[in-house]
Amino acid sequence: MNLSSSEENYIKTIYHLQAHGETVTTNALAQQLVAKPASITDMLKKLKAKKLVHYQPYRGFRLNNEGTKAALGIIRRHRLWEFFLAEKLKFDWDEVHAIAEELEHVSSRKLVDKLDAFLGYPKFDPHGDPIPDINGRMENNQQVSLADLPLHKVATVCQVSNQSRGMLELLRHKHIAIGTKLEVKKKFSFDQSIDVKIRQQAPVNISGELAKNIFVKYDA
Amino acid sequence: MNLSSSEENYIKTIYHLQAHGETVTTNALAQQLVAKPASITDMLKKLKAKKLVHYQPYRGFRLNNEGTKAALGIIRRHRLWEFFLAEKLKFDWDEVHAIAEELEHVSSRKLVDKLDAFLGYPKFDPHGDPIPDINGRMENNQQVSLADLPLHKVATVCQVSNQSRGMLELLRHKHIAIGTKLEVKKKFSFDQSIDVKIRQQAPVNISGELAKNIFVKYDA
DNA sequence: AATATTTTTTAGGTTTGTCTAAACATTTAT
DNA sequence: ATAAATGTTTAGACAAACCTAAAAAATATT
Repeated sequence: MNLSSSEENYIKTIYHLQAHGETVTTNALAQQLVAKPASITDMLKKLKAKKLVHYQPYRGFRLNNEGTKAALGIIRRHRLWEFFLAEKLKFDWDEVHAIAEELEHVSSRKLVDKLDAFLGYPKFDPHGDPIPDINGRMENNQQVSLADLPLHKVATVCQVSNQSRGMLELLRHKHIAIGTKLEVKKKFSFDQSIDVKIRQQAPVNISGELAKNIFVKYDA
Repeated sequence: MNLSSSEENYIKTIYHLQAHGETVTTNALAQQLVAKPASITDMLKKLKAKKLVHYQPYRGFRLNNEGTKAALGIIRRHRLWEFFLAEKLKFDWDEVHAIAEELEHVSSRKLVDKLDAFLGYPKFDPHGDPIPDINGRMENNQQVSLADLPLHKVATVCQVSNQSRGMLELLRHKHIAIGTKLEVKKKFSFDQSIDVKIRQQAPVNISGELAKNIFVKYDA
């Protein structure tokens, strides 16, 4: 199936909007794509004709199997390029999204697969989102060291790799335990220490040494 | 100046067609772009309005300063991506062009410059064509070993790096001298030997050992 | 120089993806 | 249960980039 950039953007956006199971509405998609509802209706007719969405007028829509497969292909390209930009070209993690928006529409299958191999088959992009593999499969959440948790991603502590008295004491003192939800608010490159928000409290500073030994999972 | 992919293709193609100084004709451009002459006229009016070409109806056209600058930017992107595809992703040299045609239209200036740095500021693409630098400057031709001359590129012998009796005898026997124009017709990976066409004659086989010691310059 | 041929342009049409304004469905509130 | 509000679709228009067919200009031929 050969899709225009515009069609790809619709499909990708529908995929994200329906992530939690509901059907997507015309207005929601219009808002997300910064377009008028009338344009959404037009495009949905086209996508329905191409058998990529299930769509009943006035009743909302969702991707069918084909559509989901297409969406995963687009997301795969997007996230592989993001990884490339951050890892190889040294872009900051917050700059990669906009450029990947353009690169994702270059559709050579062979290009994407060779890029994947070149990058070493990464499983997660720089924002911590999972990268679909060649068959569209991806992990649903990742366990990373708190030191590698991107800014503003909510995650849950799931493991500590050092069980020394000192470490556990420190954790207790900072009110961190398995199951604690947290979010990195700031990273200080000078000493790798980070400011972490835990529940509603004011951010707590954690040394790089400690962060490396705390493992978290991204929230669903 | 923000250009559409289509406008970029026109500008790039005009640049190549006018490489030897003449003005370009509607028909020539139509043939090159596989489009109808009427479409060319339409687009040229747009490019004239954007002050990228000098164009008089019925009189042909050429890029002005602005247009040339734009063309060099596009060619820079194209050739850097070609280099990336061949060098990093291990594409064959004959596959890179088609994919670079798509990638070249991703226009982030920062992306191109970071890609350039990542690749080590290469001066020539896998076809031996020079890559414009960040200011649009490029070398005009490259001296390479005949062993590295891509297939079907016409080049002129400019140097031999080994002046032994045996080598010169061999060259004379094969009618090769400084200034001889030649073209590689076939490469045999088994022994690195190559078939070379010299003038109108049937191809001559040259050993890898000999080819390494013959240096050529791409023809303008 | 006049005519034939070729090249280029103009005029009007098509498709894709967008828009506005009006009509129609659905949901919410009285 | 009906009216008001909200959400969605239809109808018609527009710009970009192409097309075909016809007209106009330039070039070539006799």
